[in-house]
Amino acid sequence: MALTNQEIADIFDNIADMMEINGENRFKYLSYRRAGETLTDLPRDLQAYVDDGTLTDIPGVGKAIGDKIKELLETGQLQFYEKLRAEVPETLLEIKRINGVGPKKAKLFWDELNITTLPDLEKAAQEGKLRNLSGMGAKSEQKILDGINALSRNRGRTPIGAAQNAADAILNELLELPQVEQGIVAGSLRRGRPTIGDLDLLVVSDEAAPIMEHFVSMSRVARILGQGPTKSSVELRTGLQVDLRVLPRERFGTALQYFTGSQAHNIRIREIALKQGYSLNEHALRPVDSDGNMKDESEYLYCATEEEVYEAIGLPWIPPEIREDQGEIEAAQQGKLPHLITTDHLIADLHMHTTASDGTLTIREMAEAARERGIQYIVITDHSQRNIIANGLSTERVLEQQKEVRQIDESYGDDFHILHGIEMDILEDGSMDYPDEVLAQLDFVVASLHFGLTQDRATVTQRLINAISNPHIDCIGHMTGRLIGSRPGADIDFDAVFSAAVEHGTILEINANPMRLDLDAQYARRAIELGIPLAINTDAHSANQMDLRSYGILTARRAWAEPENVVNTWPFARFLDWIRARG
DNA sequence: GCCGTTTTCGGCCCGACTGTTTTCAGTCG
Repeated sequence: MALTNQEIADIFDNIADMMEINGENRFKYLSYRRAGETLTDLPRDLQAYVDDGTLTDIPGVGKAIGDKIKELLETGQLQFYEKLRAEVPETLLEIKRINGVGPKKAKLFWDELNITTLPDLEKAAQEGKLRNLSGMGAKSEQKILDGINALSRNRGRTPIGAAQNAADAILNELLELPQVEQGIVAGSLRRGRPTIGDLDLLVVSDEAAPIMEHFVSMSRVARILGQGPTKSSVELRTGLQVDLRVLPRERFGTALQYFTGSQAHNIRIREIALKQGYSLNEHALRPVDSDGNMKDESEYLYCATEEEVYEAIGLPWIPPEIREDQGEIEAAQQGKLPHLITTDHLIADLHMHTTASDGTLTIREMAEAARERGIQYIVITDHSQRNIIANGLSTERVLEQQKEVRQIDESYGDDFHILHGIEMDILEDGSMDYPDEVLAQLDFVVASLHFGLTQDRATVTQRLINAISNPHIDCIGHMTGRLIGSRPGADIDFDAVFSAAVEHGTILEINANPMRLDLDAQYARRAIELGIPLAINTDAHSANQMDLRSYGILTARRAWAEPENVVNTWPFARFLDWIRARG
């Protein structure tokens, strides 16, 4: 069984941590960490790059790391890594994950007290053995105990929907303070990543102290991690970490650019700034002379908007969703940034449920909810018969439902359109849940995996290809079936599935539900490059869930999607032509 | 270890906060 990209990325991340603890050259271990991050976001299996001879075209992958990837793919092991593991106990990496403990402290505990595991460290802290080490004290010791406690509370990254709700609640509370002019979300939430490590909030104000005081004493705060004049960090009772920065209006542009990241994007941006004679930080662009000396403060360039920051270094504004150093900077330099899709472009929703299966509203109620949101046409797609728990429709019921859809559709005249479809299960044995003669009578068929998600890669991939090859099936819904934070998606050969989609012209869905966001951006971007049409669908089971389409838009924007790439932007007549042409 | 419209060698972003220090190292993002 070949190692996955993520498994190899994790190995490189461990290598970086171990080298850092070993005190090795900073730029060396940063290279491994950078490579790990890049591999996580790749749209294809690493083996495919090896086969193409394009492995070292991946940014951050040179000869040394490329050879290590090949060794891992061929043998499942890496000599270099095994040697490191023999030197540095792997359990030290767990200790390094404690907030406030870095490589130096981990090494200190190991060297001085022979501590290599979390329980040993906790015991030593409780017995007061850490405070006597150099650079340590009673406070640091207590911080470590708190940090170990927090480790058991925190369960990794937070899904974007929950993070957004938490951010909204905190910002609304802060906005009630008289000193707060404006509050905005930055960080990976602003970039639309499907999961968020911690919240970065930015507030505009000339008077930071009372804001910081209120922030750290909110009732939802479990622990204060730091509190300063411009930056404070807290841990919420939910385990989520929130960082707040307060800056004056005239620095808002540099601050927002800086705190939005990504780190990789910002490093590139600051390198470009340096070449243009500026040192860029969150406060200003500061002119630097050729000897590297900072000029007088009177010559600092302050930016109230992000546009001014990018303009000052000769670039157009880059949308946050694509700030990942994955080609956006080169595109900006060449004037080739994509014109990303926005929520306003969405005039259709091609996947939703009603009371006929497991939705909460009737066909007409769903239609009204869509109309209120500016949607011009929808497809009703309840579950098919296999999905018994969701009250899936038998072939008789689905044909019966069609009559009702037609009736309601006619009542709207040309104002609004309702098509009739189904979200049909792709069965475990690779067959379809309805016979072709039933599918042929439906306007639009979304085919999805709900069962057998843990089957082996070849089997799941073949099921998807079977669906894509069926001429009555128009769209693949939430392809991997993942539920963020609770269920990994099916193991799929994306290259093979994409090839089939190209051949048959099948639409691939970006499911907008924030627990799904499936296809994820890296795959959606690959699909766009291959010319595969995408759909952004809410899969709504209620009216409120239609508002979740903004998350689908974020994901599509992360995939560099322009309106033309997404069928939900097409006028109704064009969409109708398209489904008729498919027969 | 990676990378190249100033480089195949010599660079590699930048600051806030904490706790321990008597001016700074460690950690974080």
